[in-house]
Amino acid sequence: MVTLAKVAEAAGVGESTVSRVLRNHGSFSRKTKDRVMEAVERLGYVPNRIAGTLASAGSRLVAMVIPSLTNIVFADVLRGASGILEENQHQAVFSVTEYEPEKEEALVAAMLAWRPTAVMLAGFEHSNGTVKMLRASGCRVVELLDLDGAAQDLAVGFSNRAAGSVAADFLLKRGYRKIGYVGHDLDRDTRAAKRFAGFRETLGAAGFPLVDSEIHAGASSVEGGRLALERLLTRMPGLDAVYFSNDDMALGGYFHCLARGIQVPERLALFGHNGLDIGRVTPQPLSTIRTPRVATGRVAAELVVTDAPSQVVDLGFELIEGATA
Amino acid sequence: MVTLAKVAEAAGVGESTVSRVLRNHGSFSRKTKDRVMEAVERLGYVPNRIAGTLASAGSRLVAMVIPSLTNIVFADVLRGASGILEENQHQAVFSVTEYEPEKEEALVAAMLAWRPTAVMLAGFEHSNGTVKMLRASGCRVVELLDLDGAAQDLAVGFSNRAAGSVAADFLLKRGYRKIGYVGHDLDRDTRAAKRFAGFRETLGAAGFPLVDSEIHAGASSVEGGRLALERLLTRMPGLDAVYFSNDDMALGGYFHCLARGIQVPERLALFGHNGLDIGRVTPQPLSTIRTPRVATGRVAAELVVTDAPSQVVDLGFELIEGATA
DNA sequence: TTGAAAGCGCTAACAC
DNA sequence: GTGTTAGCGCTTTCAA
Repeated sequence: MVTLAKVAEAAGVGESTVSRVLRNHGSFSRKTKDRVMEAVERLGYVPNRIAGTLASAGSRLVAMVIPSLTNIVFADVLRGASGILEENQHQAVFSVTEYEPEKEEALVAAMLAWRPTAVMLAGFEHSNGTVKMLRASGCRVVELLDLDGAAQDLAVGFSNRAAGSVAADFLLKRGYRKIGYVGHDLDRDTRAAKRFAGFRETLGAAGFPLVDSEIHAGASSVEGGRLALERLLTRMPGLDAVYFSNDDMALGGYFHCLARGIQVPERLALFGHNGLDIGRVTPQPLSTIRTPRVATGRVAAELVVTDAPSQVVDLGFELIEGATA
Repeated sequence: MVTLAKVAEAAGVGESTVSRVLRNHGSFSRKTKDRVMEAVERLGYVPNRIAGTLASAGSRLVAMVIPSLTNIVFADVLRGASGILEENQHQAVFSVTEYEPEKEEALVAAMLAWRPTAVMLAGFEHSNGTVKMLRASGCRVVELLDLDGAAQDLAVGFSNRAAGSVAADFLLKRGYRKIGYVGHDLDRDTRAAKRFAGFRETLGAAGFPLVDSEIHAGASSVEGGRLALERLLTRMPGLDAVYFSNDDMALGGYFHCLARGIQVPERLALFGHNGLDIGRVTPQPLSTIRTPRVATGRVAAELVVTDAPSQVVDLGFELIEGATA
């Protein structure tokens, strides 16, 4: 294995000189630089960041602890973040919690062992152990995709409660009155639960309380949405609109309607959440709310690499009228 | 910052004893263990893996250099791999190449600086620089989702050429004769190019050469599939079947047919690739080939953690008849 | 502009 | 069963 010492020897200079040249920091002559770079090339030297990190300060590692990779939402956040991180010589390290707080705690502990510059997490709901460790570690903490709660340090996202409320307003304004909900495992996905709470509250306040709801046991999926809508309609055929916990679920509902010849939105209106691209090109574009997923990752990464002061960044969201409601 | 030395002092034992207890390696008395663990708890000590890695051998870091996160395929591979890696106390580190070989080379260099146990890459096509670095690094290399080419060390996946050929056979057996192709940027996605090659060859050999093809400029997407199929049909309205570069594209094509009232499969048959879940719950299930994405990640991770000898693992694929062809 | 040397926090021999 | 010590490969003073 080629080390910095070997490069120094090959170039006939001291180790610290090689280090300075490689990091382009401190002073060295043009001639020295050429000699060093030539040796680096010739030996195929790759700096060892493990050693570098230990010797200096920051690891330039950013830990991303996300609930799921199946859900495109988090893949989008990762994508946004990793782009910015790479541009700034940082490295993303990630792990997946499957929406389990205990697993999150274990994973945060494992990540902290790498002394990351920052840890990014989904939302504000974490175990006491997780919060304690994070605080003790002294590294930056970024909580993503939620604004309804108290941030530990940095937070980037939008209000899920508000999104649910806006969805309700929209359906009401369109004249729908007998409104149902199709969701997935809310104990785990607390952000979906917050949307549902905002939705329900707004409906109630308008005097048209939620008629019925059906929860798909397990993670959100297109199939889950299709099956759950079918069950809901069997029980409550008179509904005129359904709000889904997200676009995956809504798409499943839409497929169910297409398959059964249920006229959308005349017989039944459908409303999703997230504004996924696929919802733009279905025969009828999905009525939904576009969330700033990639931007959330990007902004979070920017805050981290610039070492910004603690703050909460509201990226908002955007109603997409679509044609299904 | 709490270090192992401080824990040792607090527990009134030597550093190596703490290290032994924490790694549960070597011998120590029950009493000592309790004293150490108590101190660890009390001080909230989190081991520093940076230092640990430098002092010992392996980093237990696995670098995953993937083309895209938008494409669910790679998210699935990541998911499969990260599960196994976590179970075995390894950490996944990833970066995204956007299908650009130069970017891949830069990212591999960056990853190598972390002295990973293994580097996982998509497919066999890499720049000379990438191959050279990888070879020089001495770490394990796993090439994923491709079998049509020469492996550097480990390879896990299936034959894309064979998948294309099987798709062609299926369409021919169903009696389709005027067959077209809708794909995306083939220069970059070499695996899609291999499928297309296998498809085309098999059609030609059967005496029914490909009638026409339409390439969507850019990455694969549902929208791309929809637009490209529209263009293809405008130019060549007599086609009776279309093979798509993957399910995303095929789904777009299916949506186009639904929107235009084109009878599927009577007027036009559609065939995809990947066997995504969403294709199982569309009004008509998509005819496609299911690929072992999660399994690919899982097997790759297992080979790495067990330090298996160089080998090529063919996980195969499975034809799904569906109802669109 | 450059080199020598002291760590960074841990692991692994080796001695006791 | 336990402590001492010499590194791992860098970065960073501090002199020269």
